[in-house]
Amino acid sequence: MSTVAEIARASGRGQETRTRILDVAIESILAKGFDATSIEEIVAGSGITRSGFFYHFPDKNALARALLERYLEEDRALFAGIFARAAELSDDPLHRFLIALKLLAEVMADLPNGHPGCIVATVCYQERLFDQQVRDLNRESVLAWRRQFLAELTAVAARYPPRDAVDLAELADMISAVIEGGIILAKALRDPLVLSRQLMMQRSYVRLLFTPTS
Amino acid sequence: MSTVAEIARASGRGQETRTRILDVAIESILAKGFDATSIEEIVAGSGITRSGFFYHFPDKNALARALLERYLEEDRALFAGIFARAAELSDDPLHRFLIALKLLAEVMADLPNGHPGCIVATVCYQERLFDQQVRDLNRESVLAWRRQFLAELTAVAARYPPRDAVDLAELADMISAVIEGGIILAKALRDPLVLSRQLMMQRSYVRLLFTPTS
DNA sequence: TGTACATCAGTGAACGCGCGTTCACTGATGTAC
DNA sequence: TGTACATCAGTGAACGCGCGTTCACTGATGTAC
Repeated sequence: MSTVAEIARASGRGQETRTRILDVAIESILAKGFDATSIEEIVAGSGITRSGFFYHFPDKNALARALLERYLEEDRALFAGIFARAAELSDDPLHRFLIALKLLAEVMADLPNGHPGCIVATVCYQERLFDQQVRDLNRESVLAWRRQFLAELTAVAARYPPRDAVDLAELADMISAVIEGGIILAKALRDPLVLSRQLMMQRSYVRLLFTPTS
Repeated sequence: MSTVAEIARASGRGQETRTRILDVAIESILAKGFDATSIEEIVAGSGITRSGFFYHFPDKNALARALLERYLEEDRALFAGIFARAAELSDDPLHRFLIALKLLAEVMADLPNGHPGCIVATVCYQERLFDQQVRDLNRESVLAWRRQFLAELTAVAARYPPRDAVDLAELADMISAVIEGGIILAKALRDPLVLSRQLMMQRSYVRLLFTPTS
């Protein structure tokens, strides 16, 4: 797959412009929606012309696809980093999970203007604007979160029998749900800290669920 | 406030048309976003002309305001109905709350095509499109949910001391967060039942949190 | 080392289309005397 | 009961504007011989 041309491309001036386009686009799309974000304003913010945009993307839907792909990878890296750090701090799977949730809450609390929003939610609430490929990528994002959380939770449940008969995949999804919901509440209430507080509530549930009755 | 003219208006042909406009608009806005939903398609679906729309609403933002106001009221009525029904079924505040969450999960599971989406989330993810009045209404919606859940949870906590030091307002918000997040996951995964399952997870947390260790 | 050619990363002008909004108007219904 | 007038619930045509996309083009950089 990585031909000489592609490697040259991936490190050249073109790639920088492409990244700038994605950065400008995502900020506007999360605040106004996909349709209301015009190519004109994206290129104005990126320092190129309208036709420069079409050199990088065949059409507007391709931009959405690129945005999702980048987000999917960044997100995976964020969670992987947090679980790796948590693994350094404890050998116990439950403690590790609780540490990870705390770290995640701290990351979310440290975002200067609050969480800017999640592309997955944006795609869900404008799904008719996107082609099947984008919708499939969106689904894949949520399944990736599930896999990541489920792997950790399986280790927890293996050592600590849960005090309630819950499906671990649904519990894994609940982390995603609380994050998505927390972002919305934080935005609506204009209180960025709501998100990290909700993550700490989720942490309380995981702790109660797996901590043995002494 | 209710003059003769207003009463006549509220029951006449105009009110019917207005309701039809709101019905058509919300469906499209939840699936495509506010900007991508054109007045042309709204009036086509409502059986009137473009200028007929402007007889009912001074501009497009007024439509958003009307949509939010209606949603706010419908939502309040739904929750009030569920808590009233739960109160018929049990005298105990904890059991009542658990019954209410179960009833809510059932309502969500019975929606034929899954939950169509929440306007509050739509406004959050397109906030730059709306005026201050709409954004304030959006905030008010979330605060209304908080008040409703908090009133019930306060009664629960008064009888059953929580097993973890949680802020009851944050726990009330968690119900909203899980609903909002559950809607997003259900949409992304194209599995309508995800929402009701997430509500049952939330129910499990409330139960664990308040049930005394026997 | 010099020259020819190819590729990269764009530019600038033009396109047709659909958008939100305005405005002068109209038929049906309701109200006053 | 009849007539005049007001209000309700719209219609139809027109407006200027910004949108996504296309296309022929161009200067700078890279590669082959």
